Amino acid sequence: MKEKVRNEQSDVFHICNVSSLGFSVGSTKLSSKRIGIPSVHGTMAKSVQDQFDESDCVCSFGMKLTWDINDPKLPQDVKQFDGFQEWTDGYVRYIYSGDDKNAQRHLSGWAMRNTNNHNCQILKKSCLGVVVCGRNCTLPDGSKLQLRPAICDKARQKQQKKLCPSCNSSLELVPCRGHSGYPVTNFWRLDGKAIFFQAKGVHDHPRPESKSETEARRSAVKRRMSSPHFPQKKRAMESEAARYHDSFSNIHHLSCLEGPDRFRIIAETNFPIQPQHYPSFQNTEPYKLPYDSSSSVADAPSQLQKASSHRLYMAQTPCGYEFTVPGYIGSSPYQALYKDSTNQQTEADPGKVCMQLNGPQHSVSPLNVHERNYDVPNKHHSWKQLFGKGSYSERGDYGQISGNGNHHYYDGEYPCRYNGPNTAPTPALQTIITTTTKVSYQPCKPSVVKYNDNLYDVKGAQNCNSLMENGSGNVYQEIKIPEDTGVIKSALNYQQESLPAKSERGESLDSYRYGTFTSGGYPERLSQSFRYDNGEY
DNA sequence: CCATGCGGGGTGG
DNA sequence: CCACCCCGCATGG
Repeated sequence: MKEKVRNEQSDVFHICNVSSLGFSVGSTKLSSKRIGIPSVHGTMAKSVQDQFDESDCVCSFGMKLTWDINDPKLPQDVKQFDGFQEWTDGYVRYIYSGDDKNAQRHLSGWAMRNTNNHNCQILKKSCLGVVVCGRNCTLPDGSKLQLRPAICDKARQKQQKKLCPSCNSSLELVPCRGHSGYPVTNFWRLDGKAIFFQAKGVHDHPRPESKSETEARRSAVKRRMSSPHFPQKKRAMESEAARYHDSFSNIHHLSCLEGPDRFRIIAETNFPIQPQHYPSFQNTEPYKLPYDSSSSVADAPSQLQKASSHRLYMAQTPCGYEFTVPGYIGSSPYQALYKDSTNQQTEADPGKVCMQLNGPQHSVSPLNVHERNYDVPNKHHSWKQLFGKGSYSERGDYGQISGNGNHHYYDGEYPCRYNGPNTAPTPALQTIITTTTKVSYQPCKPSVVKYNDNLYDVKGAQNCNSLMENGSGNVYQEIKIPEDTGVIKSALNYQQESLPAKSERGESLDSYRYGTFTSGGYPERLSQSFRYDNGEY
């Protein structure tokens, strides 16, 4: 019954909320469908905002405000937007401008697939993880293979049948289980002129190639294949590595063009991190400055790559990102990774200025603890991203990185997911967030509000915080503080306190170092990864 | 070919 | 009821 209707109707139908659709999103339907809820109080939002401005929170604008993707009413009249974050990780929230193309496209560096949450106003996407070599072989350049899982189910199956370009063993899809055992989820909601983004879960696997990288590589491969020199696919495969690199270079070129915004690359080093700032937990994401800020971009030299590569391997290698290696302690994982490289990246965004606690996510990670042991995620990103088409790539991470390291959080505590078997389970967190999807209101009907996750935000924001209510309260009429609260707390504590102390750390390390890992059975994957895909072949 | 979205359905807590 | 997952369908690049 509904089906038929869906396409056309949807627009109408769902429109209930639509108050504004103002912008066109990448996908038309989307825009129409998911719109925001009726806007009600513009006013309030404002006040809130003002408050925030004043405060010097270190978090992203989105994090400053207390809102949840499921709230019937999201902050209105948002004047300040966060810069697009390509590699969000952890429980973070951003508010992007409706004009941000990357946001309109609901892009992410992670391979996210659409998930039906039966809520037309909120687009939910879940992480597919990363495709790695079943033998965890090391690529010629010392990195590890970390392909971007195909979003399309069919394509993904095909992809998994391919062999590792380097050692010919079969490829393995490492699923994401960063959100209470489920894949990390990203939620997108268009409301008024803003695009609200909320992520739940901490990726427990290395980063795959970004979309732009993958695309670039593909096109490069195609070209090659078509060229007389490489008539056969096989050849192509063999030469993969080389290509892989090439493609990047190509990308590089491309990217540079986009606007200034795009890039904001910074050396991580630059970021100072202020430990204290981390408010609480989540938020942390750095926010990028509003668009206006222009970025400084630099183009990063590709050299980075090289440098970076080495480092990571074992010893340090933290798990991919997140974790900390002992040695590295002070620095955030990313940093560690990138450090040398200099490049880094993109990730670090000057703009961000803020830090994230989580370094985002990282901090959180412990929670996840899943089993695998991978390591380094992408050092490559950095450069890759930089160059990436740019469009979205660039910005992405900045924030996250910024956190860099220093924070106590990082220090060792975080296990990477891969690591060990255990490590702390941290159930609490997980639990918490899970809620996400609950939308209080259903597709078109506004109704109850839930406030779940906000709590933590608040905390994080501390200063920033709560504001909403205070001020006016109105915005959210009913706020419920669900269970989360408790949870949140725990989570927080966990992070703050427990992390450091955990004994696990040691274990984790080992595990990751040695490859222990648990469940996944994924052997350790140390080092960085290289990623290339075979997809092409 | 595939990335993306939509949404019906089924499942398990 | 909620959250998740799977699957097919459609659109668009």
